[in-house]
Amino acid sequence: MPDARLESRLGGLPGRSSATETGTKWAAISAFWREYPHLMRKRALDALEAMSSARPLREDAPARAGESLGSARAHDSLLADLTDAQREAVITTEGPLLILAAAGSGKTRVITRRIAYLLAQGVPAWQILALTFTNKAAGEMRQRVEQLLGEDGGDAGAPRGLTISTFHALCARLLRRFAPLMEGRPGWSLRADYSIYDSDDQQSLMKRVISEAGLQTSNWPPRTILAGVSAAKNRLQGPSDFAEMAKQSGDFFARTTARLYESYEKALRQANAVDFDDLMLLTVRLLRDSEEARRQVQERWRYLMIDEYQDTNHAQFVLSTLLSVGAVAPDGRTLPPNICVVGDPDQSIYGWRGADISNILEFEAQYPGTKVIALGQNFRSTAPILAAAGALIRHNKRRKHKDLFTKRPGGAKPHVILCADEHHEADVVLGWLKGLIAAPSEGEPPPTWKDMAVFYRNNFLSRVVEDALRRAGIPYIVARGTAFYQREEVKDALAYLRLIANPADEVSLRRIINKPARKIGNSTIARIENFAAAERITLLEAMRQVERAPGLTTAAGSAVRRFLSLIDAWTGGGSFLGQGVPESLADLVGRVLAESGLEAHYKRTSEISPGDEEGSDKYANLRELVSSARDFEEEYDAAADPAQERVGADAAPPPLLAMLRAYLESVSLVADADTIDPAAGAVTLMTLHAAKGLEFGAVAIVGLEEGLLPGQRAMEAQDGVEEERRLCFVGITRAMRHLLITSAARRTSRGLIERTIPSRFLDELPKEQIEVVDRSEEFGEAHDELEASGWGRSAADRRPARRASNGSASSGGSTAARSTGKAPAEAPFPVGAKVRHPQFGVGTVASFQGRGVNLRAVIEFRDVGTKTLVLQYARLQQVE
DNA sequence: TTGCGATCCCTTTTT
DNA sequence: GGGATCGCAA
Repeated sequence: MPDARLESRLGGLPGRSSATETGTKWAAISAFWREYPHLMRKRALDALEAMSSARPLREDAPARAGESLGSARAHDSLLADLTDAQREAVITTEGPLLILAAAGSGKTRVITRRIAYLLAQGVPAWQILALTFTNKAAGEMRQRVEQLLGEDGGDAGAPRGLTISTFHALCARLLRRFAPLMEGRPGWSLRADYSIYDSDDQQSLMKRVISEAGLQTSNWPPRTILAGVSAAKNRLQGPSDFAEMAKQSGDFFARTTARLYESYEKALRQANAVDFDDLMLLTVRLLRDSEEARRQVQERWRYLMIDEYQDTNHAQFVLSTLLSVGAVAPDGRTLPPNICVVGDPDQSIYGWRGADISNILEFEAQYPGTKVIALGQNFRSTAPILAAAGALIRHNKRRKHKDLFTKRPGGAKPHVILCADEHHEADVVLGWLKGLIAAPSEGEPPPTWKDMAVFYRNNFLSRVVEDALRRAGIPYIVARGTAFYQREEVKDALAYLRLIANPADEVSLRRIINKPARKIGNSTIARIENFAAAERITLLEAMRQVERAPGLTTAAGSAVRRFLSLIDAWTGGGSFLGQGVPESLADLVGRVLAESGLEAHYKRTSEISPGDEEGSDKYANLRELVSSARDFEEEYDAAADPAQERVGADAAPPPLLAMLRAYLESVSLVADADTIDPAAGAVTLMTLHAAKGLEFGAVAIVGLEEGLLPGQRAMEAQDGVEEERRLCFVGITRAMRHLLITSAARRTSRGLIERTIPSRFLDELPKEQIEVVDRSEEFGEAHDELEASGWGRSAADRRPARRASNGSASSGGSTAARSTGKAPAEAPFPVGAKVRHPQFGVGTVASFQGRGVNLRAVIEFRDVGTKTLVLQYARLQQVE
């Protein structure tokens, strides 16, 4: 420990954040404790006292910080190459611990060492629970722990019983295991064979719910409703709580959402399915309501660690309180829980998804006696890059101030290049990447493609960059949208499997009932549906009684029966026993693919359009699914399957069915981010969100423009810009040695060329630490010509005055999103004008909103009421 | 019932 | 520019 400099221990309580938010948070917490007094721990005073005695209160507790240092050789190697602060974080094993781990401060290293240290202290592996947000993070953590243990000459390989899992996977397991305990409770209808719906499934379900409620999906977009539902679930609000809230606010939209939430929930339960948010919400309910489940969970896990704590939402916060109950000391006192959270408020970028940054800002207040350790030394980036990141993030108001620092001198200045348009921008990025390869800096390892990444705010920005890279023959991978298990053909196959595992799963049934086409068309389905509704039976059950359904032709009836016999052949009529039933999972998957006709269907479509790479991939993907099932089968350990440890009275499911359920669960919880593979020999393209937790030698961030970064919607939300700034900060701090930031003066969006305003974040970078080059005039002529040739409107119409392009004014200027009583200059007609819409008829223009291509008119139609229309699309005609 | 083409509407970020 | 939906023809 050569460096005596202490960077740890931010003393005292965090600066007060907004008083109201703190207030509601506390109200929620105290209401929670009031409701569940049996969970009540000895509160602040007791806890503080216990902490201040600063020695183990339990016989078997590991020694506290410092006392046993150096006593065991294993510890030396675990602690050797750590800073003082890092070491402190590793050896503080007891009580609540908050580790503020700045970007690049060796967070993962600390967590994995801490787990290894706990094990070395003799803590049984099964008492340790580490939670992450992605499978990838969990996998890496496990791997690195195994590595550490291997090096130490201990038993190599995974310590049995150590739980490192994502929140979602943990909840899925707990629900599957403990669902039988909840059977028969009012309002609980989930069985252990439930399906997990991803966002596609959610949407198709919500679509149906909306139309069954007699509403138009055009007026009530499923996405928007689902966002409201998701937010409610993240706050642990059920349909009735939400309805109550909506009633009080008197908001029509909220009231309708509440109604749809209730029906959606009913439909989910009918399908014996849960969505992602339910996993958390229902687990909280389970642990609150079932004493038995709670006892088992709390007796097992004694050391809880949570990674990326700044991204937890309210449900996850409550879940963590339920999982982390302090042990009882020999003298009968309750000890503070051993909960260790790691995070960085400056990297909180999931507020829009319900992440509650106050969970980390107020951790100390929530857990009295918390020890706080700040890791501020950065081991990743060069000084100029850190300076840029630090200068940017200092513009955030709501923030615990802390500066990143590095001990390594030198490094190239980050480049900022202003480009003419997005094609120019892509060329600039391309040239920069090539330049790094061609002329590597001295004293650095020569960079390769895999050390480089391009980040952007929105997925659609990747296209132009992709095109440029492809043309230049540079290998690249896009970490994007469609993970393997989300692809159309794979989801089709999984839908068959899910139907087998959970016959109530209507979303899956509807997906594949006529795919590939087997003459069960919409009218047939509608008739069966009516029959099912009348008889109050599931869709599948209605199909089984198809001869009783009215109005069906014999041809339709036999098509339905053929479908059913297909399913029954795979499952042995549901028993999974007897002749002809597949013996292995891979066997089952293979037969489903072949006999359903899916395989032939996709093989055929790939032969029809052989030029289509996507098409021919689909068949290969289906084959790939079979081998994924085989892999799963080999690794599957029935004894370790939580669903196999029966806690209720039910008989165990047939082994194949149990394995199938476990398989489906595992594939449902795979996310896009998990597929990112920095080891591939290619430039990585990804969103800024996906970049969190990664690092690259060289990073380019494109599209630094108002409306893009910060994004339009974020700018309208409260504290939205601060989150966007953090997002930008995350991007910058991924870069180890080289950083390029670009913006384009013009950008084509929705087929229209638009002038842009450089992002305010560019102004916030430290001028003397970066190199700015303005190349936005290059190629200007060519594009002006193009621009002038296109559209019916005059050039002036399409050019909203560019506000102080370089400027100081960018912060104060009012963005024109608000509705105005006056018509903007580019509006084709004045307020009060009479217009005709092809569909809505005649109306009067009340006001305008937005500008440029987003210029919208609020029009009071004579017949259909008030509508807000985007002028560019509305095809309005002025009438005299 | 199926499949294709015209047409409408729109663009965050993801477990 | 593109994805989803709808209507129409076979």
